[in-house]
Amino acid sequence: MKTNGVANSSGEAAPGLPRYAQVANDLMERIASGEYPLGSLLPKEVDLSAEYRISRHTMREALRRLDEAGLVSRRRRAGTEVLAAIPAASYRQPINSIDDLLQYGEATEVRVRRKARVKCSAALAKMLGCEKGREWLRVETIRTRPGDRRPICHTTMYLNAELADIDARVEAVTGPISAMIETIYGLRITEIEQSMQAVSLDTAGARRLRVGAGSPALQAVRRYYDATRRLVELAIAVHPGERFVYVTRLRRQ
Amino acid sequence: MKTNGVANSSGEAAPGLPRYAQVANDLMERIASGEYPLGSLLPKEVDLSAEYRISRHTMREALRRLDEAGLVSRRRRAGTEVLAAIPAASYRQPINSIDDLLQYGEATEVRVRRKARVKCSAALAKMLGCEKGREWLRVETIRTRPGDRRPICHTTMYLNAELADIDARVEAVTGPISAMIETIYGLRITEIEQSMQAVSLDTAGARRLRVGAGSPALQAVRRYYDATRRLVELAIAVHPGERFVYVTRLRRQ
DNA sequence: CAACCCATTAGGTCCGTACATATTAAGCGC
DNA sequence: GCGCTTAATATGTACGGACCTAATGGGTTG
Repeated sequence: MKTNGVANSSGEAAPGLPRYAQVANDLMERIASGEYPLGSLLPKEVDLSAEYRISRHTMREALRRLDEAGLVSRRRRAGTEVLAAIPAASYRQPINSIDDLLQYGEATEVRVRRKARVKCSAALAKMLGCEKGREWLRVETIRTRPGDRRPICHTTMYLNAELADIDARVEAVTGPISAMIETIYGLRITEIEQSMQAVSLDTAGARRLRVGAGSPALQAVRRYYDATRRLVELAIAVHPGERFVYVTRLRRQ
Repeated sequence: MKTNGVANSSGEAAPGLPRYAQVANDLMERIASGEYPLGSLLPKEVDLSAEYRISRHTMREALRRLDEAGLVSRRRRAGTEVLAAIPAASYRQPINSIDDLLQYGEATEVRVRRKARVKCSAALAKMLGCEKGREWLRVETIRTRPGDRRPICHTTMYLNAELADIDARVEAVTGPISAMIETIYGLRITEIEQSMQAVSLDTAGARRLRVGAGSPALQAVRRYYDATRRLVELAIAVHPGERFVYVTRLRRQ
């Protein structure tokens, strides 16, 4: 019950660590051990700080750690609830912008190749999750690296045709279309789903990317959703296998 | 210079917000406006808290917010450096385990196909980042879905041959090899780098995956590093294009 | 001029207190 | 018992002070 002088319950403390970190670690062990089961409430801050003989301030710093680790959730008056027993060894891929997702180095050039309003066929309607016959704006772009005429990407995008002036705006865009839509139309994209697959290029696709027919390509289908899970944009990007590598770097938290 | 009574520099404050949040927002605006350019240092905590007429404690809470938003970095004695001008609208892909990275549904079966100790050729040494002639354990596995004999993945792994008993252990493994290495040998993998590319299968590769020669495939090269950036494991996974889709789901934070 | 030492500095860690506020639980009238 | 009001309560916000420690930058020495 932690009535001993300065040391915490786990015998001797890690000497170098700050007090709040020691307490946080000790609490994590106690949670992992089952002393505070999932869904139960931790003692209140005042009691815990008394138990560990530290100020409430320091205890809050320790609890903040548990909170950040996702082990507990804290609500005013309600108390500190145990959410998980072990700090899920989670890796994290920091994606700070749409650019990190698309991964076209710094300087690439985009050119709009084709642009047309299309009415959904049955197949397209299924892909876009809308009813058949609904109108969308289809835009095709080619992306190249400066000084190299061979494209690194051919993208087919489907945009909501009801957005005012959208036809003209896509021409003027330099950065990602999704970012433009957010700022111009005041939408907020909250979720992106990307599925990647290796495909074999047909004759037309191969010619667009300037590679031999049947060449392997990386096809990325990206769906952009707003807060209400409405599809804002669909993009199908096709990258020649030999000129594009998709790199993910994960760091353990 | 913020000599006015209680309000902050942006005229009137957001009334409902706590003081530290108001100050954090104000600082964000000042950074965005260019008052504190990228790479410059913010005034020290004591000065800032005097400027805003708040305690250092409250100012630290505000600065903590900027830190969490990735706008500044704080180092002892060095000061608070401006890292970014705008709070990058960051998306996040929660990857909670190696399984999330590999993405083989729940139930897949692994079979070790070949296993051999190999000495690095020049090409392999470069790939593994070691000197030529160094010994590694090469393991090849085939992964299938139950009830379907056609493989969804062929993996070639290179493991440190000096790990005791490693040859026998890889046979017994059911889950990811990297997780086994962590628990058995007490290593801690802190970083994983994955690069994906579309390739065309050669005759041997096609036969292994039971598809036609020249078929497109998704090749994922994964490098597992420990805290000292030492390569622990290298895995080359090849997925048939038609039987494997790699899905990434990003949620705005 | 490099290597080393050392005082300074600015963030990091703690302490103690007080009041605010969201939420729950108790109390009350109908 | 139901709905409302009200009091109790645990976390949130904010103040103030004190000391610690890692970096830094400058000065000294070889």
